[in-house]
Amino acid sequence: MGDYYLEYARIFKALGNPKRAMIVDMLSCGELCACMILEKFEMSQSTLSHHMKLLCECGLVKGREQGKWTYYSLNTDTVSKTKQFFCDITSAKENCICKEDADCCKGCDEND
Amino acid sequence: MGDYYLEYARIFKALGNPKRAMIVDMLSCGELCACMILEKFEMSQSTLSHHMKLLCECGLVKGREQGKWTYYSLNTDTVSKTKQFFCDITSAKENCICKEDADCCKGCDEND
DNA sequence: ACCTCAAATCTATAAATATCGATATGACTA
DNA sequence: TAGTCATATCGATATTTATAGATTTGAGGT
Repeated sequence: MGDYYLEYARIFKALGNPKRAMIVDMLSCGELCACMILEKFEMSQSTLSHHMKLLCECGLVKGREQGKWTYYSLNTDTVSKTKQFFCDITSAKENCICKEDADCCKGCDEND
Repeated sequence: MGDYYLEYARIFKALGNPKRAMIVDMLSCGELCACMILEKFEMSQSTLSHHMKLLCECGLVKGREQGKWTYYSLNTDTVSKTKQFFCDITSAKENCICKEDADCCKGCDEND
């Protein structure tokens, strides 16, 4: 399958938790201190740290350490790339698998 | 937290598996019979059925039954809506949480 | 009616994930 | 340098997910 889908899947998996999706949305207009994010959730500090780690590992979020605090912000390159996934799946492709014939049900298309 | 992020998270969770992300991509230029999809993966029929159920339940994919076969296709409304999530997080918002002050680290911003 | 076959559902299990308390790390501060 | 505080990591546990084999369902064909 290659790494192509794995890379996207990692990003989507990170967004596949409502709290993490909300965190990403919170970061949409600028960077935030971890403590600011923590204030908005009923969540332990260690749990937040775990979520932020996942968001950073998939490339969606960047962490910037400054003294005692860590500031998080979106990685706009990754956001753009991920948005592109949805553009790609709404446009027809060359060599698409849908143009092949399945062995299992030859003539499926003619049944309509 | 409301259902807003939960709804998106369900979609992202569905895409958060490389095989499901690939299936969605396969459906990008038209509908496919389940057997056609199955041919492309090393996966049991029951596992594929499980994946398709998740993709349908979150609204990304529609199933159309015709005789013995089931044809799957993308739900373009959901795809568009999800793409919008990425547009939203790349534009500043009114009343954004980033404009509030955190109690925990007053004066964070002035440290730069 | 019976058989065949595609797909869904059921059951079980191994792997992954979410969560938290406790502890460690590392930066500032008195 | 001892203490405080923000964050990360560790260890444990409950929940969720991926997967496959077995069974069921339902539509066509003979």
